[in-house]
Amino acid sequence: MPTKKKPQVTAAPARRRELLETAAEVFAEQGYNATTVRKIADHAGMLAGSLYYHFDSKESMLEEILRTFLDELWDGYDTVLDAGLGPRETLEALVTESFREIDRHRAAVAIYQKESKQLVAQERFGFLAESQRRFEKAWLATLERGVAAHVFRADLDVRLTYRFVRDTVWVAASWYRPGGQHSPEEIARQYLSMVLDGIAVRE
Amino acid sequence: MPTKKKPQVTAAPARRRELLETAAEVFAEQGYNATTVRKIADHAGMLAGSLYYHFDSKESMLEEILRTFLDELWDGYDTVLDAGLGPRETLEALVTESFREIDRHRAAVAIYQKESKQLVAQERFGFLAESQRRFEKAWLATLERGVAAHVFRADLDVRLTYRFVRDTVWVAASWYRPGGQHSPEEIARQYLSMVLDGIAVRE
DNA sequence: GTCCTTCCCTAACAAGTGTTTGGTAGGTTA
DNA sequence: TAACCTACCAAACACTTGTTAGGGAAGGAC
Repeated sequence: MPTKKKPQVTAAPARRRELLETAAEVFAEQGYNATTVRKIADHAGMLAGSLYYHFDSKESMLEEILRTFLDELWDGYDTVLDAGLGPRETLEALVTESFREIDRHRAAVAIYQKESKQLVAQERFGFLAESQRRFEKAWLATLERGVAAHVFRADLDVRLTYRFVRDTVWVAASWYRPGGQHSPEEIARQYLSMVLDGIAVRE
Repeated sequence: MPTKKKPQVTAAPARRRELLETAAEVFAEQGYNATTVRKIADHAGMLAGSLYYHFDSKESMLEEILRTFLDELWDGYDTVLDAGLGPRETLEALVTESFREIDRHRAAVAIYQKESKQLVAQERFGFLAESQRRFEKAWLATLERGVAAHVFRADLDVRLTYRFVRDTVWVAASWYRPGGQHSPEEIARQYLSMVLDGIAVRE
């Protein structure tokens, strides 16, 4: 007889999703290391040991949360990147898409922001490093394309500009609350206005 | 006989500073919760228990690190704010000063960025909340002064602009490495150029 | 009815946590 | 020489941590 079939390997059932969502919420709020499995179980209305019927470790919960988020993120990004837009339109679309992802995966983004730096060292989370490389590549290519086409300034350090744009977008997850007065698209519009045209008055 | 005099209450001796610096380094790299006192002791070349000759808890190390950083930060900020500069010059000076602080207190800034959100809830770290209020007040006042003087755009949400400027500056601590190819002043110059004038080419 | 699966509980485990206590080598002071 | 202080070590403490093993209630399948 083969080893007992565990629910972990099957396609994610509904209960599993619920638990991952509450876990992501607690991870985002308290930090991964400060979050005990007992706290997660509390929020889910069950006991710590019961979580291990659905998942085989605390770390695997974290992995699945981040994997799910990154998969959906790249779905959106690839659609934009394959659309054949100009550099400026690509940048606008990427930023807007990013704010939509923050809206949809607020908790996962917050976790990613806080923990990814320490996680990439582990081979289990190697997919984070790969995602970061693709991310940087896509952004740098867009920026360089824009500089070549004379739509982005040529006097700026491209790598610095990349970090600037990347950070300004994603740190928004630390204060963004879904259902607030600004929609993701509205925030994206204002952010793009600042990034592209600056906050100073033109003469 | 009174209680035994402990070195914690006296003015900080040299050894104490060294230990706080290594502790800050480890906190910044691994995160506060993931950092054990044994790891700190390892980096300092001593045993875990020996740390308690200098400090009375792990938390008090964290508190002193953040207090020292914020004290020096506000020294610099107050100098700028009391100089009677115009809004644009004030913004430029604040940003430049911020990058200098990142250069000087890289570890403390990284810790602050990662942990402050969870720490402000504890009354022990109430000074963080007070600092944040002063920070927001100073920045909002500068921005509003600039809008009134027609040097900053009036069509932007001031609160959003504040978060934008604040975040873009401080997240730099996550990738900045002292002794790199860019000085703090050079980074500040390029950041200010992007924030004030945008990255798009003007027509 | 009986069997089986799903989902959770009870109770414990070993490892790691921050912290304390008592001791001690080496230098300084009297 | 004797007393004392500084800065550390050695060994343990109580507690929390992630995780596991066995059991059991509910409900559908046969």
